[in-house]
Amino acid sequence: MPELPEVETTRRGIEPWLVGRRIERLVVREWRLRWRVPRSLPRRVAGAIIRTVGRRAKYLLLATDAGTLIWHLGMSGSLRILDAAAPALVHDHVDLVLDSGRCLRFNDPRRFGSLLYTADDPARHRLLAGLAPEPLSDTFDATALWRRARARRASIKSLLMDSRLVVGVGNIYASEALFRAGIRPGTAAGRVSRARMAALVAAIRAVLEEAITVGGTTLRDYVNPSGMPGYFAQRLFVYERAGKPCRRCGTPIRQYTQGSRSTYWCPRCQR
DNA sequence: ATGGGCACCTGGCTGC
DNA sequence: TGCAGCCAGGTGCCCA
Repeated sequence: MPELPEVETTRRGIEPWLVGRRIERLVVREWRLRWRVPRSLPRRVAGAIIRTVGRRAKYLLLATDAGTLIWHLGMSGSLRILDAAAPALVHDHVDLVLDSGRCLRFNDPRRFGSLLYTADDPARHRLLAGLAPEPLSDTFDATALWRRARARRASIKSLLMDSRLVVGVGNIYASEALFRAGIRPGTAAGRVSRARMAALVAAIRAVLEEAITVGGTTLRDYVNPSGMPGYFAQRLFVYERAGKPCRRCGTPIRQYTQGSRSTYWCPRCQR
């Protein structure tokens, strides 16, 4: 489910409820997530104060006095702030109970999410160490991406989904950014000119920022920490619009599948 | 090294 | 109404 805008919306939503709070306890009802939740985690973080709520790519980083929680929402995960006494419903796998009487509750039907821990610098964690720069920072640079893409035969769309080259962009925003940049998703990455790569980098930034401002994209089940959907679905140009007229030129939007992933594009606006 | 495909899971929808 | 089949926002890993 969540791509960078949804994770960032979640981060902003939970941050004011967490920073400075003490963790009363961590309740794990289901340990079998993408990776097994470490058995020692409840014991390690109990009593710790939460200092910052950060994000790296699609990972949320809850830094405490006792190490950092690394939380990923997977495809169907969401985090909400609730009264700690609220009864747990199906797929409510984890509660981080705070000294305020609230809790941060993790719900994830498909269990592709994960909750991990590190006592060290999270940037050096094996899942984070090899990630590309943050797309909304100055370190995300078109020239560097163009150089790395030059020798690649894979499609530009699959490159956007490769976290060693670009992070934060998933299946929705890959199609949307390519539409905005006017690039066909099947184009070999190595054949995208430097100028067009610059346009693509700008499009990625723009689409992610725009989505964040409206709380992300809710297609099926994403909700923010208050339980509300995001409104970017109304602004999608191509995603899940196969056969519908392009919002820019009226040509029917096309769709193709690669490895069970759908890609959407406009045959007229994208060359 | 690169590219492509699979696996991990549940639930919702479609069509027979 | 029931059920099989397909699809879904991520991503690490395996294999050619």
